[in-house]
Formats: sequence, structure tokens, C-alpha cells
Amino acid sequence: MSDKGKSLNFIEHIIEEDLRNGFPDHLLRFRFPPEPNGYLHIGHASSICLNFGLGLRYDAPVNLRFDDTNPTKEEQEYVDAIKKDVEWLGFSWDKECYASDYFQQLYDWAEALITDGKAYVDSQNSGDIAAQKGTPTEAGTNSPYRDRPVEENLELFRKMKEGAFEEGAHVLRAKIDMASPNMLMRDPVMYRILHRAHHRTNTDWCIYPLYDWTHGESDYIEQVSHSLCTLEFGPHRELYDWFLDQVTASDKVRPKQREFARRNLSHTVVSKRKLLQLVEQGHVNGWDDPRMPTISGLRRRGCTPAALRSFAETIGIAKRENVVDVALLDHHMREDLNKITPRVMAVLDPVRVIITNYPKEGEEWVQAENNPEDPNSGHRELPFSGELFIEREDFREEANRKFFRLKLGGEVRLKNAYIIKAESVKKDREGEILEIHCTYDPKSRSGSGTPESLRKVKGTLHWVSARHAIRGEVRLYDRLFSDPTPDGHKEKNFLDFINPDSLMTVTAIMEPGLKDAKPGERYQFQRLGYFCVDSDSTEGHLVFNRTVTLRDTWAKIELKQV
RNA sequence: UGGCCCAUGGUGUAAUCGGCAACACUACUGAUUUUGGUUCAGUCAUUCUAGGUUCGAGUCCUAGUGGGCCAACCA
Repeated sequence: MSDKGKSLNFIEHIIEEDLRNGFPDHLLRFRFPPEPNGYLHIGHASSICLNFGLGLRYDAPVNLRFDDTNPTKEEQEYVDAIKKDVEWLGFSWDKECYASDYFQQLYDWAEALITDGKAYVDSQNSGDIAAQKGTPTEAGTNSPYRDRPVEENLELFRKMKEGAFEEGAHVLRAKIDMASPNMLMRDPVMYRILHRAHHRTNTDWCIYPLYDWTHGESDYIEQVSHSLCTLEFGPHRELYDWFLDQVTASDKVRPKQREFARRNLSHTVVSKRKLLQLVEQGHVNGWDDPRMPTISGLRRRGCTPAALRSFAETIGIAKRENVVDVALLDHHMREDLNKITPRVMAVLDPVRVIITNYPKEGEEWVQAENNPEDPNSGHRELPFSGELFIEREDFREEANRKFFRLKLGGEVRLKNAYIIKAESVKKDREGEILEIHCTYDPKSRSGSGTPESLRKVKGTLHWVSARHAIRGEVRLYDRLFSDPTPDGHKEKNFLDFINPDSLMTVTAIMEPGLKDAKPGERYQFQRLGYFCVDSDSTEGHLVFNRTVTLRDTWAKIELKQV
């Protein structure tokens, strides 16, 4: 990484300390361990950048490990989507791993634990087991099966594995301490019976290990040195260490679990359950709807991997509760998009301009910079004529001097073309403006070098020649929720805060060169924002998604005037 | 009637051994600009509270306050 001079986050401090204490840097190894039961979201992006970022910083391998121990929820579809997202973010994993690859090893270790008297088969139902757990303030009570003889445990466990029992008939539990102040240490369940096909092991197994028994041992098998997870796993650390104690050899790396606070983004939710609800109840059009905070949604909206990475870098990592302002994400998207996107002109809410002193059927071509931020981006030719479209909100019959745009009797520069002056308007019976009649200064053409062309006029507008224009669908997205913390209200459901105007679709007028735009391509529509060609586009029907607007100082001025 | 974690501007994150509270975003000023974009300059903090240790505390100690997590055969 290029951040050697940067201050360290608390995880890096821990690693630096381990290194100082003699941990060999070539044994550093990390992992990103998603469960393939849903799509990755921006919170995962942060975790991906953390783990893979550490890999880059310390030149250490990072595994992509699927935590696939629950066949009732997990599917291959999610595995594929997750791999695509991680790759798209720009990271390469060392090994592609699956917890399910370790089922046999885990099983063998479980038998050893039983033999050691450290695990037993409990034949109660889940309700009874839960009842015996006690509460955070009261000790639990021992299961009547807790002192089952080793031989009987072994026999039952083997039969569980062979499929001799119904789901729920028995579980394997670690024998730890039913009075522990940490509820996770009260004889946690290690295996349950599930007669379900697994997306990788199919029907090979009918007992499946639970998270706590699986995760640390998987880290150990892969020789992960630092296993990073979110804060809610803090209490699990004691159990993680206990399970590791049962198997760790002295000459192997003993993985270290550390916890960080998940990143929350304002004006959205990042919980798989809630995202699923948005999809299933049709509040959005799927997991990759551009309003979704999923990586696939952000990608479809036009966000770049670089923007997501620099965003993750900026928000950092710590242990306190947080809500990151979505405006910061917007900033990082604009920062990257400003550098890389070609500028084009498109009018979202058109009104017709007639230049009365322009030759009737005349037309000419003007030159436009493709990207002022990129000197190598070159220029393109744009058709100009006496009949144009401009943005309806760029004209007012009357306005004060703060309004830099077109008004009756006022002048304005048409970007890359001429200075025009509004003379009169034509309206329909309802008073809606149909045409703005203007005159132009023929000597004011951009780049011509004439004194007239060098005149300073306050406003510059984007425009499209009516005769040459093409049309396209533009989807204007806004934040999905109107409240900064939609799921932070005890009394109200997060769905109550859904922004009814999160999607507005318009037909826009666009410069003709856009007709060959391909899905995934990003543009800046000048003075409007950044837009990305959507995958819904078909031959002859272009669809653009608005990624993010440009910063809009005028909108703020206007707001204050009201 | 318990255990664990956390507390620094509006937001997020820094601050070496205890030594001038820093960076980014937002907001607001101003300059530049043929995008009201970009760029540039500037403004915005009693480090949760109260004690204590110290020449010196965001940092260490004690107590309090506030917040989060823990009783899935989920991860």
C-alpha cells in the first residue's frame, strides 16, 4: 500500500505489536469469511478492504473463505455473486476456501473431544436446552445427559452422522461450564442434525457444525494469523480460544480473533434481513437495484471500485458505534468520476429554444472538450442549429441578479457555442412555456478568438440541438430512506422512512454521439451529475442511471431564498 | 441482578513513551472558472462528568454517567 506514512488503525497496532514480539511477518495471513446466504453490501466492502488492505500492506496472503455450515440458507448463487463482487473491488485472494472442505477434519476433532470427555451428545429438544441455559444474570443447569459415558456418546454421535436420527433428536455439545458468566461457554452446541443437501457436499453429511466450532478451527487449518470480525462476536472470543486450545499444536500459528465495529451508513440499512425484506416486498427491484447499498447495487448505479476503496480507507476502522454520513460516499464517487468520465450534454427536462436570427435550415459543428480534467481525453464535434433544447429550470422570465441563467432580456453562454439573449416566450393556454425565442451573437462562437467570443457572461448552459438529438431513458435515483438512521427508531419500523421519490424516470434529450453508449459506461452529464449506462439498455433504447449529482451550490442558494 | 466492549467538532477517523488536539467529509466565507462542477484560501472542539497521580493527562488511576453486545440446533 502507499500509506506507509499514515497513522495506523487499532488492528494494525495489534499486528505491529505482534511483529515486535517476534511473530514472523512471513506467517501473517488474513481471510475474508462471508456466509453465502445473501449479497454483499457496503459494510462488507469495508471489511473486504480491511482484510485485503492488510494483505497488501504486509505482503501477506488473504483467503476468501465461505462460511457454509448452514445448508438451509446457503446457495451457490451467492457464492458466485460474492466472488464477482470481491474481484470487482479489485482484490485477489490467495486460496478460495470453504468451511465445508473441513467437515471431515472437524468431525474427527469432535470425536477426539468426545473421547477426551470434553463433548457429549444431548438428547433434549432445543426448548429444554434453552431453558437450562439460564440468563445473563443466572447460572444455567446441567443437562441430564451431561455425564453420558464416552462410549455411548461416541456411538450416538456416529449414528447421528450416519443419519439414524431425525432432525432435532440429538446434538453434540461441548462440555465447558453451565455457570460461566459468558453464556456462550454454557455447553455450546457443536453439531446439529440436518437432513438437507448442501450446495457443495450434497447429501454426504446430515450433521452440520455450528459457527463457533467451525470458524476458529477453519482459521487454524488455513493458518490465518489474524481473524477479524465484527463487535458482536466479542463474547465469542473466549469460546474461539477454548476450541483452539483443544487442537492447536505448538509449532503452528494460533489464530487471533479481534473485533471491530461494523460500519453503518446514513440513510440506508445494512442488515441482510432488512435488505432481503426490501427486495421481497418490492420496495426495490432486486438485490442490484441502484438504490440498494449492496456492492452489486452500487456497481449498477455506476459507483467505481476506486471510489469504494478510498471511501473505506477514509472511514477507517475502530470499535465504537458509528453512522457514516452517506455524503462522504457521494464525495468519493464524485472525486473518482470527476477524473475519469467523459463530459457530454443531456437535457433532462427540456424546453425549446428558437434562435430567430440563425439561418433557417442552418447547422454547424462546434468543438467540445471531452474532459477538462484529463488533457489526453481529446475533443469531439457537436452539432449546433437554430433550434435547441435547454433545461427548463435554466430559464426564468424574471429573476434577480443571483440567477446566472437565462432570463428575458438577459444573456447567457451556450457551452462550447454562442452567447444568446432571450427576447420573448411563447406559451400554451395554461401558461406553460413552449418556446423561448432568442437571438445569438454570430461573432461570439467559443474558441473563435474574437473579442465577442471573449466576452464574460455570467452563466453557461448545456444544450442539445433539437434536430440532431437522440432520446433516452434516465433513472434519477435519490436516497432510499429520508431518515439518517431508518432502523434506529424503537417505535417505528424502518420501512416507514422509505423515500417515496427515491426513483424518478424521465426521457432525456441527449447529444447524438451517445447513441453508441454501452452498458457500464460512465459519463458526466454536464452541470447535472454522473450517469452510467444500465444493463436494461437495448438496441435503440438507452437507459442511464444517475450515480450521483454534481455538487449544487445554486440549489443551496435557492433554498435559502425561500 | 452477572459478564464483555465503547465514549475526541455536525459526521468518520488520528494523536509515538504522558508533551502545541490532526486529517477527511459536511456547513459557512472568499478567490478562480465557458460546468453555480473542478481547483485554491479561510472559519467551526471546554477530548462524557467528578475526583486523583504528574512540571504536564485525550492518553494513567478511582468513581459515576451514557451507549452497545450476550439467554439461535443462525453467522
